[in-house]
Amino acid sequence: MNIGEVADRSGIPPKTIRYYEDIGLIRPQRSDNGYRAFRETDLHKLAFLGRARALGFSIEDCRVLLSLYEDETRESAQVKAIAEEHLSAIDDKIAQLREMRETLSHLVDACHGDHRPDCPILGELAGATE
Amino acid sequence: MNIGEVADRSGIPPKTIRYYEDIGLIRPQRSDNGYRAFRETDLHKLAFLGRARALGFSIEDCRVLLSLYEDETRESAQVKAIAEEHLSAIDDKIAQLREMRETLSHLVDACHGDHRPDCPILGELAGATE
DNA sequence: TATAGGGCTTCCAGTCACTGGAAGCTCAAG
DNA sequence: CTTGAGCTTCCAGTGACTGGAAGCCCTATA
Repeated sequence: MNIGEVADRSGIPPKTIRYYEDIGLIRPQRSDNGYRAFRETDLHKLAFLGRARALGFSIEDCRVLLSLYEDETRESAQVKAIAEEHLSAIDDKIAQLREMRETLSHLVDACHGDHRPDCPILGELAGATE
Repeated sequence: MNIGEVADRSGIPPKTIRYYEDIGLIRPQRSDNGYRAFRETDLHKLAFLGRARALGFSIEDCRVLLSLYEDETRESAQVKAIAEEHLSAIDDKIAQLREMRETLSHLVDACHGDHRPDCPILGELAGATE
């Protein structure tokens, strides 16, 4: 398989696939003409990476997850630990975004949004609250 | 005021303040010795930037917000539009994170997390779902 | 057989918002 | 006069790609 077909079948753009090879996540073979020659296992790995990235795992997490996936002697506790850590990071991010959302939505509601210059959003940013 | 004092009083690190000058968000004067000489208005702007960034506004949003703040003829509708767009971007991000969270927490719950190798998290990443 | 096109290759640069570090100047205290 | 903190500039790195340029390869058609 050439990179185009793999990109279509995995949903990962060619640029990203080359990048993943650069950083050592996959190691496709090469044809005589210099083209990357992907096997089914490469495609499988890329799909794995796509799903892991879609769940928000970092590239470094993905690297470890892939190696665990290929390691017959892994312990599921190792996988779970990574996932739990990531889950708590997601929770932190959600909490932070919710706080922003809260403040911002109050300000947006308070702003009449017309042709006049006075604006509680700018007021808050300028430090009106204290 | 030198940069250290401004950093302390605004809560923004010196490196970041220099960066903000680099990209034209602030324009502190210079003393004869080459040190940046900050006035109260510079401090004020930096505090403004700090609050805007804490609400998640991008640097480019901040640039526009600052210019609106300094523009006596602004219309509050302009500010509100920026804030509303940002709010909806935050909502999108929250929704995306919640989806990740949902999937991931189910998987974490399903994983027994012991010494055995079989793991539904890896199973899902490998494409077991369909 | 020439050529046109699309796909493939590498390499460099840019994104966003900083952050770290090195080399060197300035200033106040002892 | 030295020490050390604080300031300066400049360069490089972060994460995870993404865009673009220059150039090779392959296939199909005229």
